[in-house]
Amino acid sequence: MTQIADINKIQEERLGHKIYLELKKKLIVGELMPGEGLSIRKVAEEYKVSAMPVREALRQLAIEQALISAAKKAYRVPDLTAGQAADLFFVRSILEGAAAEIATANATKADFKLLEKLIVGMNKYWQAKDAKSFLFTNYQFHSHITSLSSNSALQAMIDGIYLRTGPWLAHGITELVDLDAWKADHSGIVNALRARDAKTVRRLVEEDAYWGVSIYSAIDNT
Amino acid sequence: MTQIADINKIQEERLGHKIYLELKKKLIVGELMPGEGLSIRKVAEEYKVSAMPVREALRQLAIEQALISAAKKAYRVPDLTAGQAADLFFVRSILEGAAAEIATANATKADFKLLEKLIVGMNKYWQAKDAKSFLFTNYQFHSHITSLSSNSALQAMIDGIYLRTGPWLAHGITELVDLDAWKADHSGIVNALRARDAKTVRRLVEEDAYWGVSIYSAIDNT
DNA sequence: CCAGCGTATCTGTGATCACAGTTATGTAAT
DNA sequence: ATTACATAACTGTGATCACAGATACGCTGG
Repeated sequence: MTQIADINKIQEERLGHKIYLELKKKLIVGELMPGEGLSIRKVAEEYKVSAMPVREALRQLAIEQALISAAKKAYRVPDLTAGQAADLFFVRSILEGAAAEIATANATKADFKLLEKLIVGMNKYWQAKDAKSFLFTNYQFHSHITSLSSNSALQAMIDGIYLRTGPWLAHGITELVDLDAWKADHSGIVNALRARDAKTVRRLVEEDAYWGVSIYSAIDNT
Repeated sequence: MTQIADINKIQEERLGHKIYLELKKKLIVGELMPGEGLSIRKVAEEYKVSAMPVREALRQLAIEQALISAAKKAYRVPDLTAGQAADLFFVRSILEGAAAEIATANATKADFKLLEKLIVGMNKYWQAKDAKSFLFTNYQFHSHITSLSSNSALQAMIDGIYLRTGPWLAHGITELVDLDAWKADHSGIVNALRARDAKTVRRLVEEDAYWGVSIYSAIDNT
C-alpha cells in the first residue's frame, strides 16, 4: 500500500508523467478529437518544458495505443473503426464485469454514497449537455467500482481501454448522436451492489459497456 | 491488414523497439531474473547503441509493468508476491478463456497442425529440462490460439501478462519447483478445438492459466 | 487557371552533455 | 575488527543539437 503510494508520488514528480496525465485526461474527456495531430515541440511549448518530457509522454500514450505513431510522422489521435471500437468494448465488458463481481463483496456504505453522488453529477451534466464533464464523471463511476476489486492489474487494463475509447465516444456524443437516445442509467448497478447480488452486478456492468458501441452501430457499419 | 504490417515494419526499424523486443523475449523466457537490475548505459554498451534507444525501451517495459522504475534508481525486474502473481493469472484466465472461445470457430486444420507441433516441442524441451525453450514454446502455443480470436486488443493485453509473469515462472521452474510435479498437458485443448467445443476450450484454457499459481501456492503463501 | 516541381518548414529519432540524487567503496576513528 | 563517514562511481532525468524523412507551400511553366 505504502509502496504504491510512494511510486505514485515519484511519478508525479517526473515531468514526463505530469504531461502524460494532462494529455490522458484530455483524451478521456474528448478534448482531443480523432485524427488530431500532436507535435512534440508544440506541446512542449504549450506546457513550457523542453521536448524531452513531452517526447516521453507521447511515446507512452502511443504504447498504450492512445495515440498513433508512425516513423517520422506526427503523433495523432487514432480514428477507430467501428470494428476496433467493438473489440475494445468487448474486452472492457469482460474485464469490468469480472472486476465488478469481485467488487460487490468489498463495497462499503461510503462507496454506495460516493457512487450515488456521481450518478447525480452525471444527470446534472447530462441535462446541461456538458459532454466533457459527463464523460469524466462516467469514467469516475466505473473506475471506482473497478478499484474495489483490489486487483490493480485488472484496474490498469480497464483504465487503458477508457483512454482509447474516450476520443471516439466524445466524437460520437458531440457530433453524431442525439444525447436523448442514450441510455446510461447506473442506479441499477448501485442497487444490485447494495443487495450484494454479484451476478446481477456483473451482468449490468457488462451490458453497460455496450452502449458505447450502440452509439455508432446505427450510423456506421464499417 | 497492410496498415498493421506497415506499422510493424516501421517499428522494426526503430532502434528503441528492437532493443525492446530483445529484452521482452529475455523476460518471457526467464533470462532475466526477478530482482535483477538493468542499467541504461550498460545495456546500451551491450547492444552497441547510444543510451537514447535503450532508455526508451526500458521505459516502455516499465510502462507495461515488466520492469520497476523508481526515481534516480536503476530499473529492475519486479519480484512479484504470490498475491500479485495470482491477480495476473486471474486476469489472464478471463481474457485468454474468452479469446479461446472465440478462436474455436476460426481455427483451421493448419492451426491444429501447428499447435500439435508446438506440443511435441514442449514435450521435447520438457524431457531435456530446457526451461527456457519450454517456456517460450508454451508462450507460442497460447499466443497462437489467442491470435485466432482476431481481436488485437485482446491479444496485446494477454501478451503483456506473459511478459510480466515470465521471470516469475522461470524463477519458480529453475529454482523452486520439481518439473515433474507440473501438469501442462495441452493436447486436451487441441482436441476440444477440433471438436469445435468452444465452452470446453474456454474451460480448459482458463484452468491452464492456473498452473502458474500452483507452482508457488504450495511453497509460498504470502 | 491549373498542374508539376523545388524548396522551406515541419516531423520524430539518435547522440551527447550536465546535473542531482542514489549506491557502493574504501578509509579513518573507536 | 567494526562502525561512521567522506568520497567516488553509479543511476535516471532534462536539455540541446544534428540529421533524415515527411509535409506543406509557393513558384514556375504550361
